[in-house]
Amino acid sequence: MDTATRDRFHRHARVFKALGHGTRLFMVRELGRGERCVQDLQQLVGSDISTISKHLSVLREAGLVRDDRRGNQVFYSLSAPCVLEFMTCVEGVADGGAPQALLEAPPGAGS
Amino acid sequence: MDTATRDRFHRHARVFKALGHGTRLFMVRELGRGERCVQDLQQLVGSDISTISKHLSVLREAGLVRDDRRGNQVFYSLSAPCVLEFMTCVEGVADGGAPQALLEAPPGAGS
DNA sequence: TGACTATTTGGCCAAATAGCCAATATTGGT
DNA sequence: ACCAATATTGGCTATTTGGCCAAATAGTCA
Repeated sequence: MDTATRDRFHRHARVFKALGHGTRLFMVRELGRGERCVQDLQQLVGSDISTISKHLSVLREAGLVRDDRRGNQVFYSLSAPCVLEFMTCVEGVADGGAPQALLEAPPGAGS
Repeated sequence: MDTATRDRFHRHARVFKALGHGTRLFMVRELGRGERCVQDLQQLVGSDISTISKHLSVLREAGLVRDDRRGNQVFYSLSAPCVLEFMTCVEGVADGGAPQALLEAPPGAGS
């Protein structure tokens, strides 16, 4: 694997890595319902607000969310709603066995 | 966030976490083209074969790949091809983060 | 059985991550 | 200017991760 390819995959992997934490995944889900400010998320999650802020910066640097300061609060929203679509797939994978529905079509089934 | 919810999100996050490494992402991509044995992947990636094996076990435990021993080699294949579908989305996020990137082909996004 | 190949596992260490508290912005109100 | 409210950053520690080497396991073939 050459350097350029490795860099490219590592760059793309950063997005998955950002989603690879329960709290961040929860926040992305929540942001999928609409924008939220930091303390909204803090109350929902329950961790220290600095922890929430750091998680949000991970998501922002991965390009998954955008921030918008209004007054003395910062509202976050999902910048790539497409991530919500594959949550379903991932939940199937995580909950075991379910992804069969997504495997190669069994004989006689449409694509 | 109650314990059950936290557990659920952390369980789902494990799948993303498994994809959150350049080498593993590369291997998933490669497995998307067909099954490969460990040494095939080792040659493609270039790391130590024990490192490859450990990456594969991460993917297997996440439910993303399955292994099939035939003779003295073990063939891995993608058990959830749906992950390939959102690679496009993620590449768009990583390469600019604009939602528009998902509607029109981003420049230089050859597969 | 033993030699050989393919893969996995354990040990070890460097680097990255997550979480909390404290300190520092940044904004709004008085 | 000062203070309160919101959010971010720095510092610190505990835990996890990634990679290599070496050792162990699984299977084939003679």
